[in-house]
Amino acid sequence: MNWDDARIFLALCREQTLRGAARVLGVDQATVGRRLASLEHALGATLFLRTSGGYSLTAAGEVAMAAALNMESSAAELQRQILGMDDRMSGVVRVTTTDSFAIDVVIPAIARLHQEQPGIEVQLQASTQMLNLSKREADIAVRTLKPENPDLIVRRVARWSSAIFASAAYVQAHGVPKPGTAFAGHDLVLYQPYLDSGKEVTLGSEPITHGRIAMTCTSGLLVRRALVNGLGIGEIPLPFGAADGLVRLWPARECPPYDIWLVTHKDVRHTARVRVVIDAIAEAFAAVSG
Amino acid sequence: MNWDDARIFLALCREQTLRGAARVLGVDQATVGRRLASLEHALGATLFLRTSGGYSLTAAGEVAMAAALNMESSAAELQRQILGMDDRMSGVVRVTTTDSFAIDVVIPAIARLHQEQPGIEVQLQASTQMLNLSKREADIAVRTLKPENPDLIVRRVARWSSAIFASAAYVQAHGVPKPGTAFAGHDLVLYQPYLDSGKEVTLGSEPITHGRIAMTCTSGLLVRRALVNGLGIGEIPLPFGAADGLVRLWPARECPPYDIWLVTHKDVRHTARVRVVIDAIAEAFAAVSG
DNA sequence: TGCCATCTATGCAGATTTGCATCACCAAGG
DNA sequence: CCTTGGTGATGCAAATCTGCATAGATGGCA
Repeated sequence: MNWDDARIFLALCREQTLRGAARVLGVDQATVGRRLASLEHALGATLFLRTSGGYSLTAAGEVAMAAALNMESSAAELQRQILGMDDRMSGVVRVTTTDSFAIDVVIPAIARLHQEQPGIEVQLQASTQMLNLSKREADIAVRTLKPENPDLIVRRVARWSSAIFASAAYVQAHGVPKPGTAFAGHDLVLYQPYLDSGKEVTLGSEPITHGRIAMTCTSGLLVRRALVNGLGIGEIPLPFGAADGLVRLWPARECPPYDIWLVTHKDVRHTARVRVVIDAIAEAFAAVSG
Repeated sequence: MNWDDARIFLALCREQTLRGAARVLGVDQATVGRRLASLEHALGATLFLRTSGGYSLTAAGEVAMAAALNMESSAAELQRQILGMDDRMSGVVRVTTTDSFAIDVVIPAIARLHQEQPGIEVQLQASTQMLNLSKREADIAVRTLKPENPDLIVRRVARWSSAIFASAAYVQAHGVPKPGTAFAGHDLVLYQPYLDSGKEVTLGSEPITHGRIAMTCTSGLLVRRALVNGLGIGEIPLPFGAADGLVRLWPARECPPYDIWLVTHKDVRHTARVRVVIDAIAEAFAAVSG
């Protein structure tokens, strides 16, 4: 038995004619007739008498109508609850990003959002590994790499230049490295995945061949904290350098900018609570960038 | 919203995988996936998380499942009640029972009935698990446990004593165990669910502590065949012991009898073709018992 | 009676849905 | 390490369903 036939059956009960039911359902009268025939065949019973002046219920049809009304109220309840649940600004939204973005952008954004939408619970996962949005391991991801998957919706929330920074104490103690000397006599703080990538390693477009590697870090936040503590020179995005009170070296030199992407799965992007979290994060990036 | 999608959704809730649901529904796994997508689109909500190792319900999905279960029971009620109004002596009647009852009682009963009522098609399902009559997974059940559901009509068709039996060959080779020795030096055939029940295990009211368990079986028929093949001593109903040509041991000793119940749903009990199948089975039990 | 309005039934073409085949993925086991 | 058996996704052809057009039926009304 096809449950949807009960829906057609019920419309026909109310309208008494194929055309009337078809009009209510938004289908052709032929379809109503065929679906009814299919239901009657499946049940092995005649539900309507084809009288002149319309369809009228048989005894079996009246019994069926009572049960179909129950189905209808269950179906209506299903839709009502699901729709209500989605409209309500409550529930869990899972966000994954790097620790750096989490601390300086996402957390302030969520803090502000929480004032307006206290029902939304954000589960924030700062991780070096990329969680898989397609598998619903998270609802929203903030990344610096653009994913390829066509099911994922990507939106650029910022384009940040980076530059080399050091703490004021470091500069006072070691001075500013001379461009073109490949950091001879200087301590460097590097991002570990960058070293692992196999590409030629530079800081502020300068090779690092004569510098000492003081520390390598597996996340951007660790690099920033190392710089703040005076361990050496490192390359970080401009907004973070400013936020950390670091000294920008070689302000004239340009570094290639990189983009920050906000990624969601197409299935959840229209969910209201996901939507507002996305907007809050994007706003925060705009504020930090501007 | 297509009501029939709720039926697919419910199957997926129970099976956790597209393939499993597809198997139960008798359609392709691709269809299940697309119908789910259609339902989620219609509701504007994500009902399942696509995790590794299957589909698992979201919070919205759990709400939907509760309502879908209501739809299911209404749909089942509809079918049952319509079937209950059917007074034709033709059509399908589904019977579920154990393999033992099926072979020695139900099949002979149906064979006899078929002479008089060739229009009735019995679908006989021998199964260790109990099918759900309320969901109209079957029309008639023959069981040894009395169900509690007030919507089900139970009728006792037999009260059978059981006793311990062995084949003539076994008795010739091993002799008859001495009462009170807990089957020392004898091979035993046991019913697996009885072992699993946690109760103290006895055969013919005798503890089995000194016997060797030669085999455990998951159905009564398997126990009987094991006995016929001389594997050891086992407890089976008296009529089956006689039918299989086994030797009854300790004929003086009494075993507590157990009842056999014939169960139908109240909505279908008055259906003509269900009625005659019930009567045929009950008659067959009376014949075998008497 | 004749005409018209309204309804249902049905042939047919197009649209939709389905199943099949295949691919990619993952975990367990050898 | 590879194989194997399970999973879900997806392109494509076939089957099914739907809508349209039309024919036939029925009842109201002049």
